[in-house]
Parts: sequence; C-alpha cells; structure tokens
Amino acid sequence: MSAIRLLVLGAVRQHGRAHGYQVRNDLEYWGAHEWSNAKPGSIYHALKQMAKQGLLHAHEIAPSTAGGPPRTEYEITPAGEQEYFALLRDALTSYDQKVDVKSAAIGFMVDLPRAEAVALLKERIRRIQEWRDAVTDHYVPEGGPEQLGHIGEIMNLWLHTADAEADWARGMIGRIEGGAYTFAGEGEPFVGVLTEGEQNPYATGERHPEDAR
Amino acid sequence: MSAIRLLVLGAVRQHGRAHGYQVRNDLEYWGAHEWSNAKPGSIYHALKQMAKQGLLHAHEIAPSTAGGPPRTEYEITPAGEQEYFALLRDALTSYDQKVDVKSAAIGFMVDLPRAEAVALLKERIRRIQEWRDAVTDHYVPEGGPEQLGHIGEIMNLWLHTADAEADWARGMIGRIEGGAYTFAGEGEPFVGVLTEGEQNPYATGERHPEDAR
DNA sequence: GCTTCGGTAGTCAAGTTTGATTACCAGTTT
DNA sequence: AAACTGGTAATCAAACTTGACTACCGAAGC
Repeated sequence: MSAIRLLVLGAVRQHGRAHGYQVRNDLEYWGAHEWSNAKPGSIYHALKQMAKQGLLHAHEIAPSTAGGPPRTEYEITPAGEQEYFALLRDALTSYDQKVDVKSAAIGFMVDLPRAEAVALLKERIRRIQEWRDAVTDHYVPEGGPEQLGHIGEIMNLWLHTADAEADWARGMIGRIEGGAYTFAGEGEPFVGVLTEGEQNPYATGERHPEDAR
Repeated sequence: MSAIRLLVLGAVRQHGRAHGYQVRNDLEYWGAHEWSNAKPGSIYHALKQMAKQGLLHAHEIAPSTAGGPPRTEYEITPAGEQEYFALLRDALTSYDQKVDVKSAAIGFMVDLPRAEAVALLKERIRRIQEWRDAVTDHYVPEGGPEQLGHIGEIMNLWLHTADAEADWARGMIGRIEGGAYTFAGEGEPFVGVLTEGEQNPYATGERHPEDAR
C-alpha cells in the first residue's frame, strides 16, 4: 500500500471540501513531503483517480481570487469514507515497515474510537511477532546461522527492526490506554489542518531535517 | 534511491556475465522479492535502461538449450562498476530508512575493503545522529512536546527508529572490526550467486514470511 | 504417440511517481 | 510604469513499477 491515498483522503475529509493546493499544503504542514512520496504530481493524480473511482466528488470552481488556473474542489463520498477507514485500519494493523504508511496511520488514528485504535495496535504487535517467527524459522539454515556469512546480518537487521517496532507500539498503547490524546467521539477533535489564511510555520524557508540526510 | 539498480548491477557483476533470468533467480535466492520491488518487469527494465546508459554492455545471444525465447547477456562496463560502487557507498552511508536499500547494502558490503565498510557505517551513524538532532530541534514547539498532541507520536516513532538503527549499526561494526566475514582482497569471497544448474533452496513452493503479513 | 506440466526467458499494457514546467496574479523594486 | 519576485494552482512527459501474459522446450504420465 502506498500512503498517498490515505493521506489525501484524510486531508480532504478533515476539510470537508478541499482543492488540490489545500491538500498539498496540509501534507506539507504535516511534514509529509519528508517521509512520503507526496509530490504535487502524485497528489493531483490521486485526487483525479479517486474522483474517477467515486471515492471523491469533484466540484468545478471558478478561478480563485488569489490567481492561478481554475481549480477543482473535492469532497469525500460515502464510498470514500469507507475506503478511508479501510486504509486506516489496514495501515494501523499490518506490519508493513514503510515509514510513510506508519506515520500517516498515527496521524489519523484519532479518527477511530480509542478502544478500536488500541485493539488494532495490539493486532499489529501480534503480526510483528508472527513475522519475526517466520523469518527466524525460515532463514536459519541447518548448519546454524554462521553458515549464512554476512548475509545473516540482513536477517539480524530485520529482527532488530521488528523488535524495535513492537517495543514502540507497546509504548504508544500504554499512553493511549492511560488516557492520552482525544479520539473519535470524545469531544473537540485535534485540529490538524490549516484554516484559510493561516500561516504555515513549516513552510519553505526553514531548514528541514531531510536536508541533513 | 530505489534498490533495484544496485541489486541488478551487483548480481551481474558477481556473475561476470548474466542474462535477465539469471539475475532474476539470484535476487529470488537472496530473498529480494520479499523486501524489494524486484519483480521480473522491473529487473528487465533496469537491465535495458542501464544498457542504454552505458552501465551494462548487452550481448545478443542465440536461444538457450533449455528452451524459451532468445536471450540477452549483460556484462558490467567500467562506467557500471563506478556506478555500482557509488550506489553501494551511498546505500551504506545515507540514512534512508528503506529496507530494500539497507538490505542490499549489507548484501554487497563485502565488495568493499573492510576498513572502508567500517568507515562508511560510522558515517552512517553520524548522519543518523545528525538527523535525530534536527528532528528534535525542529519539531518541538515552544510550548513543549505536549502541544503536538498525538502528532508527537510520529516524531516519537522516528526517534525510536533512528535509535534502533544506530544501535544495530554499532553492533554490526563491532562484529566486522572483530574480524567477521570476508571482505574484498581477503581471499576467497563469499559465494552469493547460484552457479549454472544449482538448485535454489528458496525457490517457489516454500512458505515465505511475507505470506504472514 | 500424445498430452500435460513445469521450468526457462522474456514482453507488454496499464498504472504510478517524479521533477520540471506553465500560467496567473499581487505586491515590490527600479 | 516596467520589471522583478514570490505565492497560488495545476499540468505534462518521462521514468518506473506492476501483474498478467506469451512462447518455447523437455520430461513424465497415460
């Protein structure tokens, strides 16, 4: 799964109605250009595709006052809602090891009820464990791990990564169960989008971490 | 960076001369279809692209004895060698967090001298640290991390991941410095390809870990 | 002797991603 | 007032990826 659909659906959904540039801006606000493939081309493509598939409804709108070409506003459809939650649940549970999907999942998890988020994360840990066992079973040759030579280091990396992730997930579950954050149906939701005219504190001009990579 | 070029160059290089199917088989032997986008289409595409770019030299060959369409054999050119080592060094040092690049880097690191591998890995750790600092600096708002709400968990995940990786890298450096594995210029290299006619123990039919994901 | 099956080797269309580029307007300089 | 700068909004070609499909041969089974 690529994270772009989840991100775009989530952004449109939080706005109620949004055009491409708005989505693009939100994703930048969330830092998504740093940890996902959220380039303009991908975003506009995703919007069009999902409109074609009936997940979004497109409204043709006159050119904005702020200049630029005529823009299209999108609104999420019931089918889109459904897809959104399906993607979100999948992103939270499946052990996929891609940063973009994980980060998006965390960003949107509060759209689910608290109990469900916890349950999904626990399922995630179960799957990590399962995967870990499968790797261990499958890749250790009869003559012991030494036989693999330096290739064994790859397996070692995977196991290390899996353990670190399970660890992290357990930590987050603890905080959620301890009452942290505001989930669906618990009053004022966390505001995660820029309202019209609001300054984006993370806009270009600042130094971003990926510059250092 | 996508890992496919590194993988294909490395495979061709180890063979001296190889056709697409051989490369494809090696990658399967290494388990690459599980942790990278090494599908047949991508492999053949990469071979053709790199041949066009002068990184590989293509020899048109008559149909094999084993049936099938006429095949093309590829050989790495000096430019290809150079590109290979550039990609490999980059994969080892840059903190890229993609499993495929990392795994490929480990698989091929023994093509470098031992001292250089260690130096590159140390540089990797330095960059992870640098990245970690940048994230911490940049994403902590004035009002303390609590202001971020659940979004702070994303940052937390990154830091957790970065620490786990630095940890792992330090472990591997220790083993390498302790004399483990056989690096370039140290005698008989580790055999990482299937020779003609050899059975692939990981060929289809077995259960692979990703089935469980 | 014929048919089926599995392995060998590769192509292709459809979809996705990338990075550069366009076009427009408002405000600011020169 | 003409030229420049920067933000808004989007498009496009080229490259890459995906998954299904083709074509061929040898061996095993009936």
